[in-house]
Amino acid sequence: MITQILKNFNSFGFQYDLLDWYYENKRDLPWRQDQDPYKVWVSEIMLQQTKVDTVIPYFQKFMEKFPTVYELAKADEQEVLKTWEGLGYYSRARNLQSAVKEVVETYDGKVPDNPKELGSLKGIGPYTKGAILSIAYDLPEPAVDGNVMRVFSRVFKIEDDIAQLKTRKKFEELVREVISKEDPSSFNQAIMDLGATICTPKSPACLFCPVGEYCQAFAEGVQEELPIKTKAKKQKTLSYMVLLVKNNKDEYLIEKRLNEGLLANLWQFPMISLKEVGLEGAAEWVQKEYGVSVRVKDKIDHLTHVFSHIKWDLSIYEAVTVNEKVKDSRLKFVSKEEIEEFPFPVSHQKMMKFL
DNA sequence: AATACGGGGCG
DNA sequence: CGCCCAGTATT
Repeated sequence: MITQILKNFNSFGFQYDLLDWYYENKRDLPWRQDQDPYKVWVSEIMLQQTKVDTVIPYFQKFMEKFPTVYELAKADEQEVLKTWEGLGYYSRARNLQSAVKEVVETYDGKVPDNPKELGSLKGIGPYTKGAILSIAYDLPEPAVDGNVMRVFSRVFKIEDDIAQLKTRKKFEELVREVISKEDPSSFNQAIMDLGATICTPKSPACLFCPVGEYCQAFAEGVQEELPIKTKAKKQKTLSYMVLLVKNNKDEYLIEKRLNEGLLANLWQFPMISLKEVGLEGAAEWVQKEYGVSVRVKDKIDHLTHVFSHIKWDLSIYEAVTVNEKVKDSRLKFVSKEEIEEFPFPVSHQKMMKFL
């Protein structure tokens, strides 16, 4: 299988030309200042499904607030989420803190340098495990992400569907064979830089590619057709009414979301599912659900928000309290200024201009 | 093997 | 509007 793919492939030449290019052209990124395993770890978690440019300011702020595993381990989860606010995939933040606590308690604050212990930490999957072991600890471990699969699917003209789990394993096998044993850290990062700047999804710059001469797809002119990836199905739409409830002290009603599932433990303005309740029953439902009597006023705005798997259709309404006895501990009345302290999803940040 | 889980940028 | 991005956990 793998041996067939590697037949006639010049691994040493490939490594040499790739690394030679990388040493001259590597991007100057905040998490590349040193090999601190904690920094590598945080950056890798943030970079999951997220562009470098998006991550940079978050990484800076995160490191100022939580410079080592010890600060993060003892931090308040809400503060961690606040630092993560807007970055998305919030379970990454919660899992990271949970794992860091384990590192402090079980490994005396030292990030494990072996696959078994590292891979057992929450939020560290096959990719992140390999990334930390190679980048921070110079071990020749594969770190196969979207970039790596794109680059190598083109280099070896591999036509397997990269959306399949087993395809990633195939690429891991492949990388184990071709990775530089002298500088696996640079090798893995070089592939990622190559994928981000030259071997891009659309219109790859093959004429500038340092390893173009090794690329089978380029040789046959089919680089644009690879990698093969089955497309995701389209999102379902969920419609909600969102209430901006103000009391007579000019405070607004906010609610903490459940500790699991979508946007877990973030805060929001009360949302009412229009599928289950309907526009007319809203006030009654709020009374029953939250124990707060409200009078719904005018509709202010309408917006949609797209997630990876669903789409929210939100109708924003102004509302006032008639009787504000809050019995539910998930609920709070807070001033416009106090709202800043709570982590909110982007969809609800968009509504704050109406407060 | 399929699905849940964010948000932004680009053509 | 669909696609892509330094993926992981759960079912």
